[in-house]
Amino acid sequence: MENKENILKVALDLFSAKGYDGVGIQEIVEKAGITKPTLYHYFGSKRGLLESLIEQYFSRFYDVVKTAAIYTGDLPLTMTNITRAIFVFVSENRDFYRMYLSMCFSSPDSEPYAAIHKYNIDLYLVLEDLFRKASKDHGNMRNRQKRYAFTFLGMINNYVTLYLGNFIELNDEAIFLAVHQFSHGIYS
Amino acid sequence: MENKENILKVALDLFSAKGYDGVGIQEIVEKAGITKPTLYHYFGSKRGLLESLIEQYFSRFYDVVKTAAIYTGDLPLTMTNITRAIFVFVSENRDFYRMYLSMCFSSPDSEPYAAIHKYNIDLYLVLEDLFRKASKDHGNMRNRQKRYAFTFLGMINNYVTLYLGNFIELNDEAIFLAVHQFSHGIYS
DNA sequence: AAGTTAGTATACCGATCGGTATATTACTAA
DNA sequence: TTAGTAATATACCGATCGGTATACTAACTT
Repeated sequence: MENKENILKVALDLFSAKGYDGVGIQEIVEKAGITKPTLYHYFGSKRGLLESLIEQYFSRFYDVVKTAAIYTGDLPLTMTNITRAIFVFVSENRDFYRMYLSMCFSSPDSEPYAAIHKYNIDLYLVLEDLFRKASKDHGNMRNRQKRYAFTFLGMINNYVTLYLGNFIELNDEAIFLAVHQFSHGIYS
Repeated sequence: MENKENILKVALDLFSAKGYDGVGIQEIVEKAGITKPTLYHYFGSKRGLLESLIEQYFSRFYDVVKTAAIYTGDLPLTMTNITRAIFVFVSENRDFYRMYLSMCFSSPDSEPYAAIHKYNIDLYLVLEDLFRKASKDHGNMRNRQKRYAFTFLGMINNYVTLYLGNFIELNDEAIFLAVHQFSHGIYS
């Protein structure tokens, strides 16, 4: 099983640096010190390798967000918790999150976009659900859950992108800014 | 010259839909109804074709932003003008902006990222310059021009992405939200 | 001990990749 | 009229693409 994990590690490395389409199977197996049939034994195809990568990391990311998104009646607090949880996850999984962001923004007919899309839907459902519940306490939010979920994550990803470019740190100030900027957009 | 423009049109179509790496030269020339040597006569290489595409559209985008970013002492007004100008440009160049966004978020060692990077630097300089000038009137903004330029454009692109997914329209409400959300992040 | 299975390598597949050598046509400049 | 140039096509290049047929080995199962 050591080979399998090594392939995943090398693939994440290369995909995040050069993009899915920019990396060949040959390059992956060479860097992993194995041969093609070994890779195909574990993952079946290049697409299968990508899906395994996503499954491995995104399931944890999803759990992290879902756990932080439990609504207890205090929406700003919940949003702060989500933002902090995502920032921690990003800090611990820089390469994956870089690849994830590039996949989210990749072309709609490309393999990477198709691979990440269904996972994203689940993620957005968690946030939409949060805003739906909160809308019972904030009447002016109704029927805007989808837009809120999207712009909230977008705000977070703005700061994450700055972090990935080494322009800022993901500290409490960044959490505060992301949450309050977004809040201003919903409450007014 | 009709062929050259047709190649650019077809290439933008395919690149924006399937990504630069996901489109072959053969596919472009077939869809354009020509052959390879014609394409290579005009653009020299696949990369050259991409650069021509960027040059053609980005120079107009840059002008649009630069014109709107002239600072007259009223920062909220200037930001509103920039946001409106970008929204208009996006409405008129959906495919290009889709491709542009995907290039901005593509992997750092990929060709698309390298191709768009130097243009982005110029664009950000325009915004940094605006915030630098405005900081004389708002003391607490000093030395944060880079972060402001980035998060301001990020905010705009959040709404643009919602628009490209047909979730919202780029109307005055969207302009108001983008500007005021961002302002709340700077002034507080 | 015999059969089965997982894991791995060598060597190969057809298809497609970006790119080009050569030739031809059509127009332009002298 | 002639020389040169821009624009195009046919046919091809070596390299790389994702993927596999075959065989071997080692371990586990019965």
